[in-house]
Amino acid sequence: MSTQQDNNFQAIISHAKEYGFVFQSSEIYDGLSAVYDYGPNGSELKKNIRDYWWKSMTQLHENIVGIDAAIFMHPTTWKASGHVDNFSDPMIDNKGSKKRYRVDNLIEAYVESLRFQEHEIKRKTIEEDLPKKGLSWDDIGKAEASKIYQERGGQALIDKANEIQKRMDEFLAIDDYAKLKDLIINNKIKGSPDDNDDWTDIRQFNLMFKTEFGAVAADNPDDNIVYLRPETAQGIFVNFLNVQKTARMKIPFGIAQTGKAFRNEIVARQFIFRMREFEQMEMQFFVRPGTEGDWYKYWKEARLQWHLSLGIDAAKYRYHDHVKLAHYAKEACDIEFEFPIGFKEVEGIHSRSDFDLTQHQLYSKKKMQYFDADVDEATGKPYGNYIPYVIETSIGLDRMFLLILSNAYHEETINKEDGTTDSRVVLHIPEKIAPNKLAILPLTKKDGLPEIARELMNECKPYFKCFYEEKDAIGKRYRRQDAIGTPFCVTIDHQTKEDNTVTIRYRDSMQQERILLSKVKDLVLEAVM
RNA sequence: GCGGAAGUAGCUCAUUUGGUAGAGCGAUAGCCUUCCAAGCUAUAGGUGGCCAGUUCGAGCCUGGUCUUCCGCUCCA
Repeated sequence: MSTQQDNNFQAIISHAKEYGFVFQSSEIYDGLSAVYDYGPNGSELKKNIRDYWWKSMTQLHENIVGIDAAIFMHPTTWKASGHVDNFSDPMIDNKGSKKRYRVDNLIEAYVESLRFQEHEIKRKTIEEDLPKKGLSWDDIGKAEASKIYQERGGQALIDKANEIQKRMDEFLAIDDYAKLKDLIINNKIKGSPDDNDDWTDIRQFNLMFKTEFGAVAADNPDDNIVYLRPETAQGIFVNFLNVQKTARMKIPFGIAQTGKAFRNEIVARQFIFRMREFEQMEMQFFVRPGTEGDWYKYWKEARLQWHLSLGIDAAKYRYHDHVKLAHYAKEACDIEFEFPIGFKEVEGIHSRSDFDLTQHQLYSKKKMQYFDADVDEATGKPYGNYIPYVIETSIGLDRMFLLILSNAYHEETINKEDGTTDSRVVLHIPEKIAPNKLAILPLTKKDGLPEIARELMNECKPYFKCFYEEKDAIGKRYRRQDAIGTPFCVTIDHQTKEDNTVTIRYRDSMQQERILLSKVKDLVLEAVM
């Protein structure tokens, strides 16, 4: 990353805070790491991005419907999806060597070493000590061997090994990390010669946040645990048949959803790019097996077109096809954008096969299949029952927000008429999603100008978000609107009273022209729809 | 998680070896009535990230802690 890019990213973060787009969560308490709040302008922009996506999915595609699933889901959901098993290993760090170990691996390695020592004693006793005394295993040597073995501590070693193994299994089963740590310290267990006796506490690096569900404690504490969903997709999969039946959907069809997801990242940085609480915009598209390749191509192209429909430079986008695929995926790619911190993933398109629905069928013991009445030309019969294949498009709303902000942010130098230069900071946010569409500015506070401005305000505000301001010099007000990305400013001046015209000033070009007061609403409406 | 750097008003920064914090911009109110920010007046805003320690006395020294940034690690 170059210094230039560094500075630019810093400038964007500062700008986002200064103009009420993004604040750090709980800032007055020193903040909460990798959690952010959206301010007045930020929440508008975020909502507009979400709406634009939602409309493109559920309004412009007749075969896509939306749902809004709960964040809490039955714990078995995450066993079926594989999220429980994959990321639940307790870890510990040695402060001396700076090495990190899985606790079970560390202790097991020690137990193994004890057993190896015991084995060596046994071997030496039989192969070396007995022959020295002229004895062999098959005669009276047995008793003598047993004696030597005991003296050398063989039995003690094997007892110790078994004891540690037993206690580790016991503590792991109940997640008693304090006792596991004691086990490591008391036995002076080391993973490498560089380790010392100074260990961190044991932590479970599970990406899922846990919480307790219900007021009554179950016999097994695990029964009360629920997770904050680490992805929204499973809410769609478990509702697959509900949606298909009630909305009478026929394959191919999609289910769209936006919502919060939570991941307890070990390291979460880079502003809102990687957060512990974030929002996804997802669509799962259900298709007949065998057609997934074509649909994957379709959505890969369609999703890039959505990005480009916002008028963002195509050169800043690229695909990144996955070479190493997840176990369930047939094909996968990312749509990457050139952020100030380099090309990064903003959206993923995955061909997920029937993995998820099959898993849920397995765990829930409920059929997850669809009856396809369309006739297969090859056989002359309906396709019949099958578990559909799934193409997923998944975009991070917060990343899209950052994308818009990074793409929009410009520090511009302006050549003034008198030959001097000036500068401005402007957000070239696409009109469709700008927080405010129109700023209405009476040139002065007097002479009846505010009254005319208020009338225009009342006319426009049912249709799109407007901003009204009469304080400060007009140039200063223009700059403030530039800084929050308002595409249009209208100024009411004394001439307005004479001929009902106003000055409209365009954010991107800084050009201004006079138009009829009565045309303002339609002009803005046309641009932002 | 590890290593490095940083944290003083909303923002950018001062306060030269320890002696109870200051400016510019911004904000608010008023004046001016102005078509591309930085005219005039006034006001508000800081237990110096937080907690301890050393000291007669700490923004400054020491330790811890929180947060941010950079590099690594981890994760997808």
